[in-house]
Amino acid sequence: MRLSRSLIPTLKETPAEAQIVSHRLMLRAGLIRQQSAGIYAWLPAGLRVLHNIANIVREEQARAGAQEILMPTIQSAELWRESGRYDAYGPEMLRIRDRHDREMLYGPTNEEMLTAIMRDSVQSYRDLPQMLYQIQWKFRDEVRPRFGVLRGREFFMKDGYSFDLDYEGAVESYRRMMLAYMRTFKRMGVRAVPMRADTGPIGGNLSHEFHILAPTGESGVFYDASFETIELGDDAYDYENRADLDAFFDRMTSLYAATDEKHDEAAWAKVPEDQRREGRGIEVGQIFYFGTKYSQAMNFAVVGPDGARVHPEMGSYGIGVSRLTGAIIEASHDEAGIIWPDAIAPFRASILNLRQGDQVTDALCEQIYDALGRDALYDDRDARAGEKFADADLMGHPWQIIVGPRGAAKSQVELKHRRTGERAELDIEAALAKVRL
RNA sequence: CGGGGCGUGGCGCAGCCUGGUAGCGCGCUUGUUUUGGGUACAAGAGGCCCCCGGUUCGAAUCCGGGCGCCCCGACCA
Repeated sequence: MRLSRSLIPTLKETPAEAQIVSHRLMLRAGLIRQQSAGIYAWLPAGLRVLHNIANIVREEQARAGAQEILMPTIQSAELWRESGRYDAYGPEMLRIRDRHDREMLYGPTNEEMLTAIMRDSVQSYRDLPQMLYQIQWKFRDEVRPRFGVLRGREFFMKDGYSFDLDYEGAVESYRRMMLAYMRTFKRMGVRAVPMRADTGPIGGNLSHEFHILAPTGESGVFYDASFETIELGDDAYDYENRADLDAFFDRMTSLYAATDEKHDEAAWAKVPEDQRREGRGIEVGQIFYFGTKYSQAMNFAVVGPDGARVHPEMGSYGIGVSRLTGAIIEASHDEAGIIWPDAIAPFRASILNLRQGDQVTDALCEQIYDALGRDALYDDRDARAGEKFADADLMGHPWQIIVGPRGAAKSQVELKHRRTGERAELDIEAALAKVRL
């Protein structure tokens, strides 16, 4: 993309409403613009990030055997009355009425809807297990939205649901998702730690929240220092091998990790003192087993092998896709701007033409831009070098290909790695080879 | 939802207390200049001063009501 023809409105100064670093940087780098409290428009570069994250989620969900669907954002109140949640949910649910005065709502989650779909479509135990997910906008009317996309009212989320014939199957689905989540976050270039979470009335140990460790996190977290170094999404584990799933689950849950809500002083005391870490975390995912809560309330049953009707065991699995963009920035930035992990950067490289209008540098930049195509953002603005450097650092693409008249005369460019700050004078082929890696 | 703050060109802010129909920096446009880390000079464009009502000869400024946004706390399937 040519920057001169793109809507990537970077800002030199920070809008007053943005307090925390990810919010400031997302506004300044031209990724988003606020439309209402907790509601944001995603501009071209921001949308690329959102898509990149969503696509990693998709690929890992597919690997784990989940099927993608897309359900509506607007739901009927009737559905929620069936489960009893219409009244239980409270003012966080955005309730609306259509022209016929029918009660509707903007979905904060989709357990009811998918359970209803399953009820209409699945009659036999032979059709289970099923694992389905969608990536869709949700709305929760937070009392106090804040921190930009980290705590918005409208948010983009992957929500997945499992349906199994029995508890054993549900546990397997749960472990499968935990593995998928660890792989998903690993691919995004962040460390997310699974932490014991509240299971409510269900009990057991089948709810985990996934937290990215960052000083600005909303939750206080306690964890074993091993989480800072161990392999979190190991490819060696096989989804189709139950023993692998169990081994992985044991590995992830045998080390202590809990949010302050679930912190257990007795268990904490057993962690070797020099291994204890206290910090803050940003919740970017949660997995949850809730048994037959919805299948019973909504009368979803299948006929089992013995002819008896069985309410499927369910679980749900969320990943905050829009929240992840902010969370990743919280975990990966410096004074100059964002430092995108490779896998989710809006562009692989910025091409900085330091002498726009100079035949030699222009030609060299065009050549590089042709070679990289969609992966590159070509800063072809008629602007000062300093401005281009500052914007490139702010936008945080992994590589900067700096083309100035000095090097261009020798067909050389300077390649800067955003994360490490390393610079090298290279010929074009060598630079392209590094960028494409 | 309790407590606090703010709303003035695209962004950051001053002006408000002590009414006399707007100002600064950045950005933007044009020209010159500069040319590897947000250059300098000059000339410009751009404002329903959040909205409605009241007081007054006169309201960005005072008074009343409303709306919006932010911060602390509580809240956060």
